[in-house]
Amino acid sequence: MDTVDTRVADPIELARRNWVEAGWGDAADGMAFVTSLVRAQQLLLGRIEELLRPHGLTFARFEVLRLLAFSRQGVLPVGKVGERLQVHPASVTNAVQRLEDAGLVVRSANPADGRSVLAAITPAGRRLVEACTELLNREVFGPLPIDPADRDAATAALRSLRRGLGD
Amino acid sequence: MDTVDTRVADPIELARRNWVEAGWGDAADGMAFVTSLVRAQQLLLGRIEELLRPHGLTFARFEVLRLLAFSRQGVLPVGKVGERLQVHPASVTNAVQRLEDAGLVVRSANPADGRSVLAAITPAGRRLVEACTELLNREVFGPLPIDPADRDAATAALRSLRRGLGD
DNA sequence: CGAGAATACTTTGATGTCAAACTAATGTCC
DNA sequence: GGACATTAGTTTGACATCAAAGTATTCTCG
Repeated sequence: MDTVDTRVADPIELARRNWVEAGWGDAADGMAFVTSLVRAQQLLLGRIEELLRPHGLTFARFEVLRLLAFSRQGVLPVGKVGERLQVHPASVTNAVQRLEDAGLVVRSANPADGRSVLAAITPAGRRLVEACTELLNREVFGPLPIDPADRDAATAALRSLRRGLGD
Repeated sequence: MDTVDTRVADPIELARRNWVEAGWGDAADGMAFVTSLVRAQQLLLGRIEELLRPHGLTFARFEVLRLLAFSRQGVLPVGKVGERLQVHPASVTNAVQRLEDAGLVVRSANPADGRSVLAAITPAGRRLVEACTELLNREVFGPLPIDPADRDAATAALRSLRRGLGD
């Protein structure tokens, strides 16, 4: 029997079918792609947050710490942080504030520009971010359940997509 | 000249280099992939929300309306909604509450199960979701700036990734 | 040099998400 | 049949994000 197996179960495939049946065939694959992206991101971020939570970090704060740890002096204007991580200034303020409360970062006025605020990672911040980076590498980034060739092809495709979206 | 062009500018490529230089080469491509995913999702969702905002919808609420409109009677238990959209029950409660406040949905007790709550799309809800779907198809899902073959390959890769992550 | 524009953040308010606790109704099992 | 587990939602609290408004500082020009 070559019947079409109807045990779809995948909500995204179901949605795609609905799109086609509604006469939106020309947008169905785009919708399926976007939905897949959203869902995969959700799963990965969920896993990451779950791993970081016991360490008192969120992914947003981890990224800030990670960026500071990579920077030459462990210090950056918070504006630069937002720029590099591509997040809203208000989000940076929020993250840095909480990191400072946790003693992982220290803020200070930028002597070179009175409008600017510098964020500096503390020794405790460095220790924590190193441990968390290794944790994420070991548990998430390294063993991603995807074929490496597919992964890299997707990364490339996403890069051009990002460009096309004005990134 | 076959010099390696250093005008990277892409924050993700910068991060990948940092990863490799730190000795995490085995996780660098996974990190780059995850980061690309997160960023692309962010850009797409941002564009979608921007388009829906004038209509008083968010993507979360749009998805609920869309699902109800596709359902046989335009009615579903809110639990089913969360299951199909794969969102937390609390998020469904929140979305349905706001949709109801906007007159796009009506809630009622499920006669078949006293614990369950039914959400039904209203005529106004149908009109709005049709208009918004066509808007998103025309502005986002249809003209996605990505090669169709790459897009579909990525969708397939993401699907297996989702499975591998327990979706 | 002084007014107005631009820049760098912070604050506030609205939204969304998830975890955990709580309520109510249904099921299961001696 | 009644105690206990399970299921369906809601509520509450902690966080994150973005838009918009507010504050302070620096830049630009006539």
